[in-house]
Amino acid sequence: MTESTKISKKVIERLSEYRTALDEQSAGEQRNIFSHELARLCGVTAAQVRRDLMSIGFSGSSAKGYDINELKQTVSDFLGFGEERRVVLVGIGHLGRALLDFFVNRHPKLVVCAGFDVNEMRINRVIHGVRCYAVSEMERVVAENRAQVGIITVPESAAQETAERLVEAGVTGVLNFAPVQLRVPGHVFVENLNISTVLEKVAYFAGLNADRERVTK
Amino acid sequence: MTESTKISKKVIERLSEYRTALDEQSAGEQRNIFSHELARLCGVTAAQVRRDLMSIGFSGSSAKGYDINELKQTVSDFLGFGEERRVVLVGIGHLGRALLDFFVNRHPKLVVCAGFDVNEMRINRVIHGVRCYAVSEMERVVAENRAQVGIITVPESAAQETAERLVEAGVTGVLNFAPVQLRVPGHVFVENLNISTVLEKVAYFAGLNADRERVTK
DNA sequence: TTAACGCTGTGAATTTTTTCACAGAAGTTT
DNA sequence: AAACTTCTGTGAAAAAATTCACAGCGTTAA
Repeated sequence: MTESTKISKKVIERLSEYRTALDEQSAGEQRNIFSHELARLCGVTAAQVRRDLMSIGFSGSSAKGYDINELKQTVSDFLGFGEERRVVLVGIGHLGRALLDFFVNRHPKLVVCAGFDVNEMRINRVIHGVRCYAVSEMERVVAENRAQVGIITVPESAAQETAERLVEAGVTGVLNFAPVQLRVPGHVFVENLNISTVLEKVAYFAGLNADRERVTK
Repeated sequence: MTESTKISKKVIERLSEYRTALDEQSAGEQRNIFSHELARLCGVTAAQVRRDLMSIGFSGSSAKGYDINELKQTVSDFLGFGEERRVVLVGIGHLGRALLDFFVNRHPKLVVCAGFDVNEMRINRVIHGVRCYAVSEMERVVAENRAQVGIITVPESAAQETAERLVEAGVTGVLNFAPVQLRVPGHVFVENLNISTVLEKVAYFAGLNADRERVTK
């Protein structure tokens, strides 16, 4: 960590997508990939791929493009997959369970190590392979597991308190599905993912497109 | 639709968030809101709020700020909530069901009108209030409902075909949870929401923050 | 009536992100 | 071994997004 010109959220997102795309490709026989090929796989431009890889100091060859394995390794290392990251999930409703199902054994380096809920029915059980606890045990379990990341899928009214307790217990990154703006200390990264907002956006542009179709037809 | 200087995705997202925030507030007695108040609720700057509202031609008063009801109405209209939008969901696995649960009766103007799956166990049932069909009926049901929006929660391998069939049936906006880049005609809006990518991003910044903490301590 | 206040609306400046465009590298063909 | 081709890496340009900063307005206070 000698000198790291800060990398933006957008670049991190795309790096993650490059890695995913390569993983999916990797069954193939191809050993190298050109910027425009990777770009097409991820729906971005070739220049963007080159610039992103440049920003993490990865180089290819002008004749063969990028070495796929090397690239996957470099991106993985950059994203911090050298060591396992521990994630906890608070709120084991439908969405929470879907996320558990989604992540468990899907990602080698992001392991969901515990779930929490207030509902008696959900605690002291193993759901999709993840042990679930009462929220009252949050501080202890999070700290014991040294979890850095928390996923919040509790109702809106409980989100702020949940965030505070997670942070108190040592979490430095939160993925928040509740439609509230969490107030957290400056050293904590929060990403809000409001599914309603996303769907409203899609609906908006779907509407525009439908209108345009109707007009041009 | 006389002259609409195109509004960006980002602005649409924020407008949606403003509306959500106001809905949550609206139980309160407050009739007006200042840009800095709304900004704080949504985690953006006051100037940003003002600029966004300017871009849809909404005006407030310098002394009282924005009229909450008027603003909600204007944003809703702008986002196209004048009439109900119909949404279908393809892939009724854990995530699909969670989304059904999430949307049904939550959003007055975005109504999920049908679900589709290949699994016999899931078809011809009503799940979270939504009727589920075999994918073979997709074209018919989508067209009959005039659904404009499709949510794809099928496995990656089926995503492209699903998208094509949705588009064929008349969908002009797709929310895609599968980690593939869908190829669709230009008049179709696609939003990819790769939950792994989002979590990897959070983990990355959580890691940075944790490191920083460790250093400064 | 006048002064003072705190806000909006918005040009202009700034910052961030993306794209352009091309020199130079590495291979291939003739 | 020279001419071609097609790529990468990257300054520089362009475009997009955000923030600054302030004139001017409506309100309240004196």
